[in-house]
Amino acid sequence: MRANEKSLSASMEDYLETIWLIKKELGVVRVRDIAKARDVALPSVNSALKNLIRLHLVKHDKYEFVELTPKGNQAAKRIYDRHIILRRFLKEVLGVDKNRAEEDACKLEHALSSESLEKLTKFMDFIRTCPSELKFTKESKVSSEERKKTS
Amino acid sequence: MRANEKSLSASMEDYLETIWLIKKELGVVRVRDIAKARDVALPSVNSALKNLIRLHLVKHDKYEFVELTPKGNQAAKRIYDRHIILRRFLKEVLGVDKNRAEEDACKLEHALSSESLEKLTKFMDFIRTCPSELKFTKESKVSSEERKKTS
DNA sequence: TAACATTGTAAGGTGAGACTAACATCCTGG
DNA sequence: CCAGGATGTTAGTCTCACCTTACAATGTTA
Repeated sequence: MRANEKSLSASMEDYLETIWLIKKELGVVRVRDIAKARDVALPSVNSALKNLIRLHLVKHDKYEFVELTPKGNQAAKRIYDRHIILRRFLKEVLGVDKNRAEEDACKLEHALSSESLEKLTKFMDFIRTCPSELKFTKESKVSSEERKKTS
Repeated sequence: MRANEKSLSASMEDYLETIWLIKKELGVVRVRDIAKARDVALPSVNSALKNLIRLHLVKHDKYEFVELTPKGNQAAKRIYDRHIILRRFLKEVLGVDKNRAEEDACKLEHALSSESLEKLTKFMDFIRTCPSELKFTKESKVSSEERKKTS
């Protein structure tokens, strides 16, 4: 049952997540919005949708808005939560630059097992409850002074 | 110059890392060893090698041992170091199971920017210098009692 | 030294996920 | 209503990273 979700490729996970975000922000989801958000050509979205439809994760009638099924919605939300935790970890604990944290979270979110995610989530809760001892982020930010651009 | 390295696919990074490990463990590297280590067919290794040769990362004459070039050696080492840090983080900080940590590190190592890696490395040093406050790993292990299998 | 197993290579195919070019539909202004 | 731009779809191609099948080289041993 739950195996369906595990078999989602990184690309398909990204599409799901994107659709979820657009739905949240704009209320409706058009093919063009997905293409723009993911910076791919329109036909790429089309074939991705075929995939997701086959997996019963989205609904889409020709020339209509894209909709997430309840199952798709749940899967997308889970991926997004994962993204948020990772981004927070990178930013708040490691002190990684905002944009870089966003970028890395995008890639990492597909590579982390749910066990590790669970542990990371607990770790983030732990950090929140006793932040006083964690001066690390500050130290890290100091070190960023001597960072040089990768031209 | 440094762009070469960035453009390596996850797959090619894995091959490089594998070659490096075999070299370290066995002294010499045969096509068959690589195939076995990565659990792929022999011809897959062959075409991967063509790629890496084109990128001047390995040397390989027909029917001979595979060798890393200095550049390839450096790249491989860097990937492996990244692997080690991630595995340590997962195991020592998050308290993730040994095997799972190994598995996740394999995937994550391709997704982390060098900035984030650098920060993570510093974080791990930080942890090492003041481990007394970090009881998290223990707590996490306690919480694993109530973990349920995803059947 | 000839037969055989082991190891390596070549040729060609598959599926995912992207692309372009061309066509279809929708919508809005004149 | 119909012309044209915006949007969506189809068809076909490309690359990557894998595969299988078949062939080639190597090297041991009878």
